Amino acid sequence: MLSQQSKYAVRGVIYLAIHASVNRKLGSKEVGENINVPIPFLAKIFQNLNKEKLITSAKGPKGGFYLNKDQSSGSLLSIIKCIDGNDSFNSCFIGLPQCSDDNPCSIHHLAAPLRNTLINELNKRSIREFAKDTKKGKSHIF
Amino acid sequence: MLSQQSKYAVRGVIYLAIHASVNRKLGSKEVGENINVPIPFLAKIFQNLNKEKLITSAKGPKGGFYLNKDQSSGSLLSIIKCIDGNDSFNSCFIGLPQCSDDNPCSIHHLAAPLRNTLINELNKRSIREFAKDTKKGKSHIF
DNA sequence: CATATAAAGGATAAATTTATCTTTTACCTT
DNA sequence: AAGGTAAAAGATAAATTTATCCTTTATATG
Repeated sequence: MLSQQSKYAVRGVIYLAIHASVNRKLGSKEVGENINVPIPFLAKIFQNLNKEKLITSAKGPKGGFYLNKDQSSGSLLSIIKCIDGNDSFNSCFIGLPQCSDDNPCSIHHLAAPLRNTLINELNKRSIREFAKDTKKGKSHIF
Repeated sequence: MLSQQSKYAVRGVIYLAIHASVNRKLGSKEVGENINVPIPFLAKIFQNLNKEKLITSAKGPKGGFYLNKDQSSGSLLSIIKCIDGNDSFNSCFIGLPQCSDDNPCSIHHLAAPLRNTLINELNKRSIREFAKDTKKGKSHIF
């Protein structure tokens, strides 16, 4: 469903939401080590997320990555879409090029509603919300 | 979510359920051409499904593949599991090695129920049922 | 201003998945 | 039994995804 990259992205972003801020920017190294993600790979991912302004980066000493207020109000769906593309998530469960409510594949009516629920939830809940639960120890990202 | 292979497998098996029988075995060639799947790749997939007795094969003239009664009463989940492995479907949404109801990842409570619903449906409904809908023109596999 | 730090950018390598090809084996038909 | 048909098996190739490395650019700080 999600590529390895967007899995790493989701975890990395939640980590940033919890631990980073303007005054405490984090390097790919620190994040990667803490969530157990290959550091240069995570660096690339963060680079792409920054390009789309989904996270903030700063070069130089005391530089690193963090989420500003707007960004932590954003959705995990936008993170996933940024990495995997817009319709990776919408694409047919069994890979048909043409599959919709009107012209469904054999399992569309089964899979589509569930997928839509997931998309909606990942869209309407903020990164901050997910981070809060994780911070409270209700869930984890490593 | 599903690998390309199991997507092809699902479509191929439904095609067999609709069009093949003991008296009308179908070759990979005919199936592949009709559902638009690379023929030698589909042949490999069928070979594996046959090894696990999820479909039936016969060599020689008038040979080919089909589903016997038992097999068409089986589930799409067993097809998917045969190809992708047992827990490809159960694995954590964001790739954590340890993730369960007791020790959830940040989005487990969101994703797991939906995934479980899907698994249950793919498990309890027979291949024949899916095939029937497709045969009636209610859905398609190409 | 010099220096050290950390991200950006671009090239490359490794691993996995997808796809193909060739030879062997089985077996129906005549 | 001989010939042709179709799957099984195994090797190989192509494509994609995952991961790493090296050089350049920006910038805080002394």
